[in-house]
Amino acid sequence: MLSRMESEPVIGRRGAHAKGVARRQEILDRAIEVFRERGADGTSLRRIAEAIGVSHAALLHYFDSREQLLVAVYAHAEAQRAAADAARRAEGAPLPLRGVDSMADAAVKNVEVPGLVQLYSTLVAAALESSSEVSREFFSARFERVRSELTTSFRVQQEDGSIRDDVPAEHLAALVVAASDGLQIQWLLEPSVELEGTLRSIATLLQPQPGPDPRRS
Amino acid sequence: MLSRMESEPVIGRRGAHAKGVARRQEILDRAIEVFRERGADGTSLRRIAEAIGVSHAALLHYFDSREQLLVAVYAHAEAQRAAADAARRAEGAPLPLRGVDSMADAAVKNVEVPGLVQLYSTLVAAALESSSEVSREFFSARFERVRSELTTSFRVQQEDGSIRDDVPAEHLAALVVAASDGLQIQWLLEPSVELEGTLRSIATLLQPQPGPDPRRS
DNA sequence: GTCTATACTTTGATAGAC
DNA sequence: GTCTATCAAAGTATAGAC
Repeated sequence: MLSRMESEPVIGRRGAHAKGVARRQEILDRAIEVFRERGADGTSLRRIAEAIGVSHAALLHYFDSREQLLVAVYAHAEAQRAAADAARRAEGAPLPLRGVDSMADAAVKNVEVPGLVQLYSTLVAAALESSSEVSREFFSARFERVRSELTTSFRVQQEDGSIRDDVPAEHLAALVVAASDGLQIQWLLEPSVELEGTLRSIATLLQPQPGPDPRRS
Repeated sequence: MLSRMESEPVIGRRGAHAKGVARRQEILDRAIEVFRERGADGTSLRRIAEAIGVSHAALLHYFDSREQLLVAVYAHAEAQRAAADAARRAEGAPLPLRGVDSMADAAVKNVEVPGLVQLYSTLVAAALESSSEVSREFFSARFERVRSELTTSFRVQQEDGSIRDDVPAEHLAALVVAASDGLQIQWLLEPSVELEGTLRSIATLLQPQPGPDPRRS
């Protein structure tokens, strides 16, 4: 029941032998930098290995496949962000945002690092192919977790009357996740779309509604 | 100003020489079937060529690259759907849907052919990479066109009072596109999310609002 | 356990024959 | 216009050095 990150689930296989795990994390840290800088562009196993300073076979010693490495990189980047957020809050920073605002904030931060959004899109697309189990399992679980957290948050807000309750919380959760993902892509392709403004407009759409108008026929 | 499809823009290079164009369309028709059946799974140039009955080099005679072929396939599939819709309407079928309903309808039809959604996701992800100009140009233009059409539709509806007008039509358009794209992916990964119901919930969110409540403090 | 060297296979792409 | 041959790059797998 610790509020602390419960030691970030290891995506790869071997390890659990302290030393190996440490080296693994080191590789992930460096790989993340590669993606941050160059995006998912020329990120073959050999290029990543070269940037890290090892042979490509060495990477496969820690990860079963290129796909598994990529998923691990994304998961690691996400965990880093979560840890940073937690640390910031621990220092007395603003309270955890709820519902829509948390997504809007995360989205804005995401597009500052296009390489990671690129990686995310690539892996989600891969998850739809029957060949890539690793991606599918990771993103199925991730979507379910995020939707579930948002649903809970929305349900609470519906009960205390801070948002409308004439639309199921589950629908709102799925919609907000979809909108956030989709808008980040649209923004990367055409920065004239107002990412933050559009996401904040969702808050307006969610404002509490008056009961059904009795004057209506 | 014809309402008819203006001869579907040719994505490839050569052609314009009648004969070549015909063969081209033939290849695209067959390639679409491959994607409909097997999705974007094992769709290397050689596999597609094999399914069609030619060598992979033959495909590259009509398309500069694999990416260009894939974009052409997607564009062709979309044009086919648009043509079918137009034909259906010409037979006195229901009038063109507006705004949200048109997107919801399209989304539901899309997920019936997972292979095409897969192809779409793959190409959108590719469009984010600086290496693939073809995808980026196609999808940048596509997003802009769809957003623009939706914006116009929403603006009209705002003026005649059928939807709320306290959120910019541009925001609504971008949101609906994003929600539709994102939900299709979520549904493919977890069919328990209610694709159609969730998309229709957007209509509820867009219902006209009463003016600001004067009783409020 | 960690890593290099190396080889195998598939793939996108090009060149040249017919 | 289409095929065969060929290439370079990439993912993957294995053997063996340390």
